[in-house]
Amino acid sequence: MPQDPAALPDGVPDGFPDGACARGGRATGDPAVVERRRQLALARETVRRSRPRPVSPPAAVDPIARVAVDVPHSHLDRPFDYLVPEPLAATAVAGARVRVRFSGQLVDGIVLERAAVSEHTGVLARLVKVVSAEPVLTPDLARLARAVADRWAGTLADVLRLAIPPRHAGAEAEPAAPPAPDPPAPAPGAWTAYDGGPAYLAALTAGAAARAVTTALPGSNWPAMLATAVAATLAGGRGALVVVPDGRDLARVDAALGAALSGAHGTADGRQGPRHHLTLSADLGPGERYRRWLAVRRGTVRAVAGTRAAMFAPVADLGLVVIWDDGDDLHAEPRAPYPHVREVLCLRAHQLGAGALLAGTAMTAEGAALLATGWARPLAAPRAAIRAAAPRVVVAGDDAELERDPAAASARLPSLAWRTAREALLHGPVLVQVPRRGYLPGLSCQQCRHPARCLHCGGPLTVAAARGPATCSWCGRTPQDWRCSACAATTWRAQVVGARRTAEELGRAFPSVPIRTSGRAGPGDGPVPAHGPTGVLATVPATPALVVATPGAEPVAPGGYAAALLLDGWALLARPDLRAAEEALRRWLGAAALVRSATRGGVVVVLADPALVPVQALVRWDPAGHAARELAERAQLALPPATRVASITGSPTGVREILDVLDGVPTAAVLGPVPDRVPDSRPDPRPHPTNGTSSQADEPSVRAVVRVDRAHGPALARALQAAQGLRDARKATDGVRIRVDPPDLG
DNA sequence: TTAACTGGAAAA
DNA sequence: TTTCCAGTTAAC
Repeated sequence: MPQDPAALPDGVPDGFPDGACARGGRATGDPAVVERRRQLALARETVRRSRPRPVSPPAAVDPIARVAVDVPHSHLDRPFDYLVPEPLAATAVAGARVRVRFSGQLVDGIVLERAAVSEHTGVLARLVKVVSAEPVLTPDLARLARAVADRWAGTLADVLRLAIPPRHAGAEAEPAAPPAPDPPAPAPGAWTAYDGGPAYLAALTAGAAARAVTTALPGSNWPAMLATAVAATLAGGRGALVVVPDGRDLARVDAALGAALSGAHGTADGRQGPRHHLTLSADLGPGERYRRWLAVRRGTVRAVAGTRAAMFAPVADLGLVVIWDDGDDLHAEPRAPYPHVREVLCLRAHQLGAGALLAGTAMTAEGAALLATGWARPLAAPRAAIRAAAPRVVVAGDDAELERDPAAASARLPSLAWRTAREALLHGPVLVQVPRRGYLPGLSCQQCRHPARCLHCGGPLTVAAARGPATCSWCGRTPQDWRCSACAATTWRAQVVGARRTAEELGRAFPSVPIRTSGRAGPGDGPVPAHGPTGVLATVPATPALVVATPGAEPVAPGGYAAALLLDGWALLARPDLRAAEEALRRWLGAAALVRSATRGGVVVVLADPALVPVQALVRWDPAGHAARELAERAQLALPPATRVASITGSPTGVREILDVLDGVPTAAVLGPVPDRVPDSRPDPRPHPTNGTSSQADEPSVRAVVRVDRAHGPALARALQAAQGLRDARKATDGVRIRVDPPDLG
């Protein structure tokens, strides 16, 4: 290795930065050593100043690199021009990762483009080095990331951090496999049951921008249907991208894609042979994640299925984007700028003229809005087909008699539910959906029903196990001498019964039937069940058993469940959430779709008020109608998706500063600010992306909501970006979090 | 990190 | 008015 950095041409990493010698040694207090180091540093400095580095000339062609610099400040969210030294001319390609000096700091950046001239009037700095010539930022991805940043009032750097996985040099060095040949057009399969289904597939193959919202038939093999749509797109020579909420859905789609794309090619690990598809998910290691992502970027693999982060996967010639179950809150990215998978995929389809498919057992108001505006067409099965496929749904209302059988009574089962389960257990497994996990996840005052809160930190009290103590789910303490914060009573009662307690009670009610539980284990949930690290079962045998599951964790039973009991519908619908109805119906449909059709004896018992709209929609199996109604209601209330809103959270002064800049935005209505409501969850320990001290400690957080007509959404986002930029430029220390169309708008 | 810029005070 | 300097701002 050369010893004199000054002898190296620009941009060649010498691995021997200034100060490396001094840093190499152990810290010592010896004054002689300190003095010697000081002199060395001084000498080096003198040399640097008196004998300037020989600088290589700029690149002969396109000597300017327009660089997206990875800095967090929103007022610096624009390209900066750098001079490309000749030795880097060939590697500093558009899309390459580089290092540049930015206001003295060495920072990461990505070359957006090369150019012949710069608009910048001052003197240009030079690229320090090219990290890798691999073009990780394709033009399409750059355009998408910019649009996403603008849509959610964020910065390009934030979006790029979500969109491009960390580099892994080993994966980059491996040779690219040849792309698989396009598969033949698939048979329509289950799509024939949907009006316009085969035509939709044909349009995908033909290269049209075929956009649809579809509700899957109950009991349908939806992964196979999605795979068929992907195959149809590939047959037309274009790529496809499927995003699902979680790893369990991903495994099903992965298997279906393998089958649909004649999985004879390649192996499961994605390393050898031409492959048609691969999966991307957060739980791959960094190396594997980057390896697969590169295979997608390089066009080696044309079909991708993945969880949330895959929404940005740089699929070449994208011809179809698919989202399954867009109402699942896992599709909402929790990191700034908080984009939503559905919206990002629609944006991509729109930018590229690609097809789009929103599919689910349920339908969101947003899905209904895409239909209402004509952006997408409905793909629905005829009523008769739905009736033939759906289970019978019966409602055990408020007045439902509790079963008199003592065992069932202790499980608080209405007579109807008890009899249904007992009967169905003769024919197969019975699914029991319980909205809350844990044992007794919600305690309240015996006297006034006020939620029981920790005396120490105000967190909610729960009981984790049978005969266990009440503990705080935030700080873990077991309060001594608890008394109600509202009425000072000293005893509590169980307000909500969790999945584990329900399983325990059902075990007593049906002593001869095996009980299986499926649900994500959480803190305070006690020992994790033996099956799998998360406690979620993918499947259960077709044999009689009671399967207790939390929403979203329902295992699939081959041949379908004989019955399902949907417990605690009241709790689901009583939540003070604007989406409570939509969410309740989504969860019920998700469970009910796993039950055998009525013709095969399948029954669903839902414990809820039969007069409620979502309950009726479940009985009629009419998700599209419910979504349309929900959309109309949101329009009436001037809420998204009929309007666009932004929530602004932070210190009172910070929020005020943002609001003050919004004057110019047409139709903007400001609601609040009001004290930030403390949700029934642990407060975010680091709520604002600020470094250094913040005034959060003294100032309580407030929240304001700004609402505009949909047409003025871009103007609102622009104004919010500008306002954020102004604060950033002033180095405001108190962070303000801006979220556009937040999912939890209460 | 640091060069350029700003504005205010001292010098003329 | 000019010059100097310290604090501020932008950042290629």
